[in-house]
Amino acid sequence: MTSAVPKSPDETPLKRSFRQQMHLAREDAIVSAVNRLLAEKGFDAMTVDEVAAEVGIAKASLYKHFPSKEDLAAAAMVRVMDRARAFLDSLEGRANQQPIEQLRAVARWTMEVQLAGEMPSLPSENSSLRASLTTNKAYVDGLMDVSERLGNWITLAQADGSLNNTLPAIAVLYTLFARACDPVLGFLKGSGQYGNDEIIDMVLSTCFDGLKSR
Amino acid sequence: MTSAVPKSPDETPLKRSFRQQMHLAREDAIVSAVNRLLAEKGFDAMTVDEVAAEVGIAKASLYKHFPSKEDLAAAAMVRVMDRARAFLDSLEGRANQQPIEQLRAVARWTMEVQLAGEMPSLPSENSSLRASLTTNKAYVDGLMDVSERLGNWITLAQADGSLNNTLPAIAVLYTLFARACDPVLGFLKGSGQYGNDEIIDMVLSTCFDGLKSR
DNA sequence: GTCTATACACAGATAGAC
DNA sequence: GTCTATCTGTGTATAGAC
Repeated sequence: MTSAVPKSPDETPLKRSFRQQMHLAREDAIVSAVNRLLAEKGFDAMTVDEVAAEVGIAKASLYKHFPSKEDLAAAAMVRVMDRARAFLDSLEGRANQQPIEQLRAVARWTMEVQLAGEMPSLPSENSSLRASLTTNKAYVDGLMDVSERLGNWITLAQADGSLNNTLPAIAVLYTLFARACDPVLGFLKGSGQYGNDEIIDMVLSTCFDGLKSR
Repeated sequence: MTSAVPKSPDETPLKRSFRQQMHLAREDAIVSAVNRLLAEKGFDAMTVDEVAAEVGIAKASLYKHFPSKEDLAAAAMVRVMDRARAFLDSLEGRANQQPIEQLRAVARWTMEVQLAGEMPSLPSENSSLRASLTTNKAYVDGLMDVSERLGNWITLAQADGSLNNTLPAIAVLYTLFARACDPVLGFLKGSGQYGNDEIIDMVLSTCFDGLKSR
């Protein structure tokens, strides 16, 4: 997590940069493993030993990079949040899209991530991890950014009449967030009757069109 | 969990029945505590020590009633399943109800239970508890019964045109089940802006009517 | 069946050599 | 920074007296 200035003559800037890259690459591998395990079994069931084994380093080495298990999980959450923001960037790059379609695209993306086994799942409620996350500036800032950008689209979609405007914007926002951990995806996948695209289309339909006939 | 036939003359049937009632009452208190803790913090975070403390007995005594932590959780799951079946009984007692309204009533009930802090939450996926539950006949039978009865209403509602009939029945079923652990309820509750009835109405609306305008 | 005390296992975190 | 080895706490489960 920290780097010192080169002290000896033979430590050229190039060499130092190389070491930094190795360091970042390793941390990236760690976060990837954490992300995968967090998606697979959740925070409580994930053990630091597993993470170390999957990365292929000793547990003590992990603790040189991240001071606690909570920080490991937080790093994974920050990274998925960054991925979400990058996706929002790409969406905003497309011209002439209806706000409701942007929201639909975001919901689809979160489900694709979950079905790919890359959506880290948090403990439902009060937990040591929750407390740790709320004091993590990178995470909170990312969450705020995503919420604001989605909030804008929600407001626009309610103004143009495509989105139910009797619903508070915050309820819509939370409903979209909840798709990221919707157990229906896993249930349908477990039934073995449908492919990923079919599953996502069904859940998107129930989410935006509702269970009742149109 | 087991009872022997009275062996001595002074153990009258009345006395034995009294002891049995005490036994059942204690087990009921245990299951209640497990149910509450399971709803509050989930299976992994719940400890057997907490359960014993809440019931007011020693941990070893707990293990005389239930052989493992998994069995404790299973008992709570069976009981909530029985409550659900009793609710379905009461619904079927009402005459002239539209199938879609019956389904809506079931969804409302599950949300009320969750907001009351009485809905035990299972570990998301592969877990020791899942394996234990699938071998628990009382639980599996209850789940089957509930699924079949809901399936009937779903079929009826799709036939009378009130429920979207382009959706597989199993997708509707899973969507309704998922409302029992929908995190949106907790999110909205945490915002402090809405009462329980408002929250349930909002989530019911998004579930049946969808996010899009009607 | 209830208790106290304890065995056993495992997970998070650290010490200290290299 | 990486390793091996270890400390420490905690949680499930059990032994054995009453």
